[in-house]
Amino acid sequence: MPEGHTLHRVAAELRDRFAGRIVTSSSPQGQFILGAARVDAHRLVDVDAWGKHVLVRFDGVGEQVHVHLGLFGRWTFTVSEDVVPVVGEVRWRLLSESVVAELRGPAACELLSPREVAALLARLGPDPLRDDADPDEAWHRISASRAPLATLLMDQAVVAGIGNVYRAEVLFRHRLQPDLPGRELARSTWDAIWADLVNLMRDGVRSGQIDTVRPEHMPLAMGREPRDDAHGGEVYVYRRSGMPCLVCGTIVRTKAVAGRNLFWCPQCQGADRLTG
DNA sequence: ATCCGATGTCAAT
DNA sequence: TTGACCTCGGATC
Repeated sequence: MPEGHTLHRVAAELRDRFAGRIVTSSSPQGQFILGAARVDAHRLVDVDAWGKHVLVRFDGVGEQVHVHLGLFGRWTFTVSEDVVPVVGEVRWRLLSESVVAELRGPAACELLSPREVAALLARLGPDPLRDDADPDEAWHRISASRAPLATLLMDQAVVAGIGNVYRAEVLFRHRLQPDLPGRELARSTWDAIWADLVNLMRDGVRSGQIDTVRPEHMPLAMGREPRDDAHGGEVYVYRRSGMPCLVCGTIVRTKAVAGRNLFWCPQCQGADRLTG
């Protein structure tokens, strides 16, 4: 679930349902008792997503609530008519009239002072989902780095919001060797990658899933129809190790890069230097 | 009933 | 590079 598109979606839903309203705030699970109490009975002003981080502002409260889902966290929204099974522990619950938002399993749910918010934002690279993002900032880091693209793309200080799926898929879509050093990337290729990320991630916000296989790329020769993967939309390589590449039929490979499983097609993505 | 992996990140080594 | 942390659901016994 949680790459940048998920969090922008969450921010939009929180904004739509709660902005401008007085909310009841609590921490049933207990780990956010003080923070939840601090904003309880205040008016929720607005919600912002920056990469994978969500910040919630309240009227008359100097701090903002910072939420990061990590790998496991999730938000659920329910209205009073909904019948929803009780699952797990709720770190933070927001209630306004008939709407309830519940946060479970986040890596972070905390109050941040304005100074801390500024520090958080300062260490994030441009977010393809924000209109104010400047892809040049990412380019400066990439073009100065010997690190492999597959590592750079996962670095939130380079580009904020990319996760393991977008990383693998965007490398495939641009036929790039995952271990190509950043400094060897052509500027024109970076521009194309950025433009692609903007489109793919906006699409992800719209649909709520990551879907990177476009009809014009579907190889008719494979005789396959697009189908939903267990983890969401149709993808070229993510979690498809051992299966034939949708474009050329070569077996998709996997290897841990930057602590996560990277998936790539050794044929489509250039000379196979990533053999380890 | 139990195991294991997961669209994440940080600190410690 | 590894371990720790957050939690759930699907696979496996």
